[in-house]
Amino acid sequence: MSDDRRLAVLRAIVEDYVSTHEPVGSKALVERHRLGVSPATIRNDMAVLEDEGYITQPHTSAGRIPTDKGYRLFVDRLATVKPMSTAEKRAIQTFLDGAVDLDDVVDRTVRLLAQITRQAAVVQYPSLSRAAVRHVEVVPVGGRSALLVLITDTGRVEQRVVELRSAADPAALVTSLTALRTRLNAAVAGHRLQEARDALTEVVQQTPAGEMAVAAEVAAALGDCLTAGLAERVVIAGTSNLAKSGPDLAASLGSVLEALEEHVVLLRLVQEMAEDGGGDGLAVRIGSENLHVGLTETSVVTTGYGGEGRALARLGVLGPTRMDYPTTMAAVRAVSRYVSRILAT
Amino acid sequence: MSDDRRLAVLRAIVEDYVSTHEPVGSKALVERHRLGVSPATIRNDMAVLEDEGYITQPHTSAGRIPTDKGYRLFVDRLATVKPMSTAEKRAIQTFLDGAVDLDDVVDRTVRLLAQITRQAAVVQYPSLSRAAVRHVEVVPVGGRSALLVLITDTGRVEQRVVELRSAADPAALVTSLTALRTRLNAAVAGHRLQEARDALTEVVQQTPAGEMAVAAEVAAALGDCLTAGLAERVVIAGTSNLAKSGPDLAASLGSVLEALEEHVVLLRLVQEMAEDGGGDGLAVRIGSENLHVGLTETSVVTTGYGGEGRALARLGVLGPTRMDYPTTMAAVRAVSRYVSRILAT
DNA sequence: ACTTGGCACTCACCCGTGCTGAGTGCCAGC
DNA sequence: GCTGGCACTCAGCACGGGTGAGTGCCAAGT
Repeated sequence: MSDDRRLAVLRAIVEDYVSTHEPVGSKALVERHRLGVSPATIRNDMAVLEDEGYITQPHTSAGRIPTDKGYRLFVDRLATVKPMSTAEKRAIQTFLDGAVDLDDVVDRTVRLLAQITRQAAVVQYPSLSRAAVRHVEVVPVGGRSALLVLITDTGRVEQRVVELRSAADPAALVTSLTALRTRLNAAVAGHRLQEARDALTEVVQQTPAGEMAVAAEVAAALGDCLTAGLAERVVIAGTSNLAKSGPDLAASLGSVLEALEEHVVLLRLVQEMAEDGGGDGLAVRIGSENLHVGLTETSVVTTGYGGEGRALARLGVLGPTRMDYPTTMAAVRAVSRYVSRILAT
Repeated sequence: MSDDRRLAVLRAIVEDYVSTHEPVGSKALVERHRLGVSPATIRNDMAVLEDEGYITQPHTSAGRIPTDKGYRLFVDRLATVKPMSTAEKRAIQTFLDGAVDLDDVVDRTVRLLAQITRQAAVVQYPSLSRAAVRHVEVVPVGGRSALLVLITDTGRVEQRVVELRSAADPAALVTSLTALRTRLNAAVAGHRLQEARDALTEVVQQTPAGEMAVAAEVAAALGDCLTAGLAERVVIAGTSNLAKSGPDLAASLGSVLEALEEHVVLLRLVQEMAEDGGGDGLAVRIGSENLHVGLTETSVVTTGYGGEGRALARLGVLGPTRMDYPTTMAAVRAVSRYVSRILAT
C-alpha cells in the first residue's frame, strides 16, 4: 500500500511549496518531513504522482510543484483543519461587534477577511431574491416629490426620490400619498420581492381615478426599487495583498484586478460556487477551475453565511493558487460563523 | 533668449518620454521635433535643464527623463490643452445621462473616468459638510422599532433602524413619533448638518416627560446619522489600469493599492488638492508632491464638480507620474462639467 | 515486490568577459 | 551662440564555462 505514502508525499510537497514558494525536490522532502524512506523512493513516488498529473516540474532539473489537480486532491482529502486560536476568535468577534447596520457589517467583514487571510476578500450582500418586504414608506418631500423607502427583512434598505409630474395640489397630494402608502403596504408587506413587484399593477388599478396618475408614478418607482433590490451586489477589499503575494501573481495582476472590478463576473462565480459546494458549506475553486480567464492563476474559497438552513449569501477570499488552504478555509469559515451570528440578532 | 528653446526642449522631452517610456537623447529629440538646431546645442540645453533639476539621467550613458519638478513646470507653463473631440463629448454625455440616482451618477462617473483615461479614477461623494438637511422622516416599523431617514439637499440619503427599548404602548408610540417627527423637522430642516446635530438636545428637552425616553433614543440615532452624513466618502475604479501601465508602477503597485484602499488617505489628499488648486479648478499633484509614501510614484489630477461657484466635491484620476497630462486634464475637466450639469437638474 | 545506493545526465543559475551602441561632455572652430 | 568632432562612459546583451540541485534509471539488497 504505498498509496498512502504517495498521498503523504503529495501533502508534503503542497505544504513545502506553499511555505517556500520554491519547487521542492526529493532530498529536501525527506529532510523536512520524517518520511522514513530514502530520497530515491520518494523520487519513484513523485514520478508516479507526475504521471497521474498531480505535480509537475517547471523545468527539467528542478523540483516539483503541485498542479491544480494536485491542490484539488490536497483540499479534498489531505487538508487537516487548523482551528483558530481563541485569541483570533476573540479578535474577530470584537471587530465585528461594533457594526451599526448592514452596510457596516458587510464593510467590516470584508476588511477583516482581507486582513486575517492577507488576501483579497469578497462579500456578497445578503441576497434579496429570498428576502421579503418588511415595510414600504412614502414620504412627501418638498412640493412635487416623494421619498420612497423599501425595507426588507434582511435589513437592507433601498430608497428613491420620485418626481411627481402629475401631482396637482400639494395638500391633496399628502392625503392621497398616505392612503397609497397603506394600500401598498397591505399589498406587498410580507411578500417576496418578486411577488411584490407583480402585485403592484393591481394596487394602481384599485386607486381612485383622481389619484391614479400619481399612484402609477410611485408604483413605477417602487417596482424599480424592487428590481434594484433583487440585483446582487458584492464588495471587495484587500486587493493590495495580491500585489504583495509574490511575483507570479503580480505578473497577471492586471487581469485579476480587472475580473474583480467586474462585479458581474464575481457574482456569477460566487453563485456557481454555491452550487458546486453542494450547499452552503465551504467551496473551493482552484486555478483553472475558474473559467474566467483572468482568474486561472488564483484560487477562491467561499462559504455561505447568514440564515439558518439556507444561506443568505456568500463570503470568501481570493488569492494565488499556492495559498495556505487549511488556514484560509478555517478563517473563512470562522468569519462566516460570526457574521451569521451577528445577522441573526 | 535661449530660454525659450530650453523650455521647448523640456516640453519635447516630456512628450517623448510620455509616449515612448524610454529616456530620450539629444539626437532623437532633433529628429522627432523640428527644433532647427543640432544635437550638440540640445545637449548644452539639456545640461542646463539638468543643473536646474528639471530632468535627470537614470544612468550615465542614457537619455534624460523629466523629474517631478520638470513635470511640474510642464504642467504649469507648457501644457497645451487638447480639446476633446465632439464624439468623445457625446459619449460622455450619453453614458452619464442614464443615471437614476446619486449613487448611480457617482458609480457611472468613476467608471467613465477610469475608462477614458485608462487610469485609476477617484470620485468623492458630494460633500455634506456644506449640505443642509432637507427632511427627516421617522417611521414606526414593527412593534418596537422605527426607521429613521435623513435626506440632504444634495440628494444623499442616510437611514437607520432604531430599536426603541423604552417604548411602551405601540399605539401611543405611533402618535408620539409623529409629533416628534414634526418637532425634529421644525428644528433641523434647512440647517447645515453640523448645526442640526447641535439642535438635537434642545428638541429632546422640549419633549413631554412621558415621551422623553423615546425621543432621546431617536435623537441619538439621528445624531449618529448626521455624523455619518458628515463623513466623507470616496469611490474608486480602474485599478487594473494601473497594473497595465508599465512595469515601473507595477513594482510599487502594492503600496499604491494600499493607499487607494485607505479611503482616509485619499480623502485627505483630495481635500488638500481643493486648497492648493486655489479653488475648484484643476489641481495636479506630481510624484513626490504627494506626501503619502505609497503615492510618490504617481500623479493625481482632480477638479471640483457639482455646485456653481463653490464645488460640492472633487473627482479625478491617478496614474503614473509619466502620464499624458494634457489629455488627462482635459478628460477630467470635461467629465466634471457634465457631471455638474447632471447634478444641477 | 518494494526499497536503496550509485551514477550519469540535464539544465537553470551565476559570474566573468567582451562587444556594441546610444548617449554624453568638452573643445576648438565657425 | 551654434556646430562638428572626438574621446569617454556604461547599460544591455551575448557567449561561455562552472556549479549544484535535482532527476531517471538500474542493479543490488531486503
